[in-house]
Amino acid sequence: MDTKQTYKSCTHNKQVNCNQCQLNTICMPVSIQIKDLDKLDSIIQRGKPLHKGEYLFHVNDPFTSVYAVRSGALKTHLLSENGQEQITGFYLPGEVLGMDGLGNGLHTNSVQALDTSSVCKIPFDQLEELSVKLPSLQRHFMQLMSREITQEQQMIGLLNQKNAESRIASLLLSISSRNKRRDLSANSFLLPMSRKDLGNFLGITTETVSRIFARLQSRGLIATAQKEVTLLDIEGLQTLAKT
Amino acid sequence: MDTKQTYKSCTHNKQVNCNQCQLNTICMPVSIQIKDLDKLDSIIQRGKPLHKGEYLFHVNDPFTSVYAVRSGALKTHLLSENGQEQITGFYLPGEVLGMDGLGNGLHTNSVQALDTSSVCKIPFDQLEELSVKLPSLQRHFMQLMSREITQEQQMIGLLNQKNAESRIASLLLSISSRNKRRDLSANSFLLPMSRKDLGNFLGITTETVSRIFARLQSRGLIATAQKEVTLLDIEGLQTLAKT
DNA sequence: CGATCCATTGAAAGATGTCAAGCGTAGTGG
DNA sequence: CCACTACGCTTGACATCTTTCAATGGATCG
Repeated sequence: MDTKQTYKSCTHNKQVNCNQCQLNTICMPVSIQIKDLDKLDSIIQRGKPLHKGEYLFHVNDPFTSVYAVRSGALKTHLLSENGQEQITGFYLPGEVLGMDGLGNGLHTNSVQALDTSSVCKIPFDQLEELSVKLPSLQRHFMQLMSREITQEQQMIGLLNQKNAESRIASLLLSISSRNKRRDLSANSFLLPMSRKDLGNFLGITTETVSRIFARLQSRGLIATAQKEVTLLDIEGLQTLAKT
Repeated sequence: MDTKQTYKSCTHNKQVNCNQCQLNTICMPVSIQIKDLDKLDSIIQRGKPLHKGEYLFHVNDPFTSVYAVRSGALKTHLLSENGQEQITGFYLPGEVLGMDGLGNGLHTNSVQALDTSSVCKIPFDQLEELSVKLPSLQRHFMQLMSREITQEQQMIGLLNQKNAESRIASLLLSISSRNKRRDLSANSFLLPMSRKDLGNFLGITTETVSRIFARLQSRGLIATAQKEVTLLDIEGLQTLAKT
């Protein structure tokens, strides 16, 4: 059984616990001992999967929990002042979201499934309690938040300094490396989001996204077939991404 | 003695502790009791002021502490992949920075004084220790990080959806409201950063910054004299900021 | 099978960037 | 104290990129 298979079976088994989950080295710290992982496991709630388009929570919902993505993909988005939707992130399996609500007790984002997705719900008050007993858990959780900050700062850099072409290249490489981390193919994958979402996130219009995809394809850097993308020249893309 | 004066005297007195600090309701939670504030105070280190251009820490420096700005102003910046400086934030008195290093133990930003500035250094290991005894402190610290995430998401929205004019308007209003929080004038203030830094942060060139300032001035929305900015029509600016 | 949404492509317009020159200000050293 | 220099800021003309508007084709889902 290859890792992909293992992962797939994990997807549909709601009962799998943290110890057995293929993703635990991503979403939870290596530093947590197995017996501690059991404790963590005991507070985690696993609900039924979200269907495409369904919401995990909405802006201004009271913050109660953080969530680890188990399968599928989700987008977080908020309404900016002018009433436009602004996508703030895409979340793939093993990644943790929901920390936005901790600031003032209300979520600042809405979270919507891009595809059928399942998540582990981790009630924050219990996590906090457990953190007192497990200092490494507290540290890990803060590290997750810190990395989120760093990621978003890099996003700001991307938006400020890169043209549309290198934004797309960067995003494709980001998805690629996140897939690799999960032992999936780094070269060929399904983009979970629409061109529109992609453009919204990267700050360019759908039309431009489309044109860039066509351009990259004509140059032999990628191949596309609807949602499927194959990276044909990763080095070339990396060069592009560095504008 | 007006608040501005009080604040100014605070600036030059290195000995002032958290209890006496005019900024403690900003950088520290209201929820911390006075006696607890004493404990926090005891771990805080106060160094000599940084001069303009000096660094508080550099990218890849080991993470040891977080810092509360006491006076002056600082910018955080990182080198993006293409080797360009990217400013990721401006920090004014009462604001806390340095959480970027928590993720993997190394700072992902450099921090540089925009003007003579003093900061309180809060060693993180001691803060963590203290957090175990003071759950409200731990919670507050996570809230600071969460708000940082939210702020940066809003920044992403700004960069994605707003033109140069409303970016500038948004930044001016942001500085204004942060001044107000410190009981300084919300209408008239000195911009601590250069046009170049401002443009770098907002993702526009110095020339465009200059042109927009001229345009806003000709429309009677602001008045400028070098670093000094007066907001003449805050409502007008707010309308602009909403694209 | 139709309806709807999503994606693609073209042509024109608009915004910002680039290049270049000139001006003001602040700081330096005589 | 003044003059000089360096740097930051401003302004103009032009180039470039992306958006906007519009039309068409294709996929998906009831």
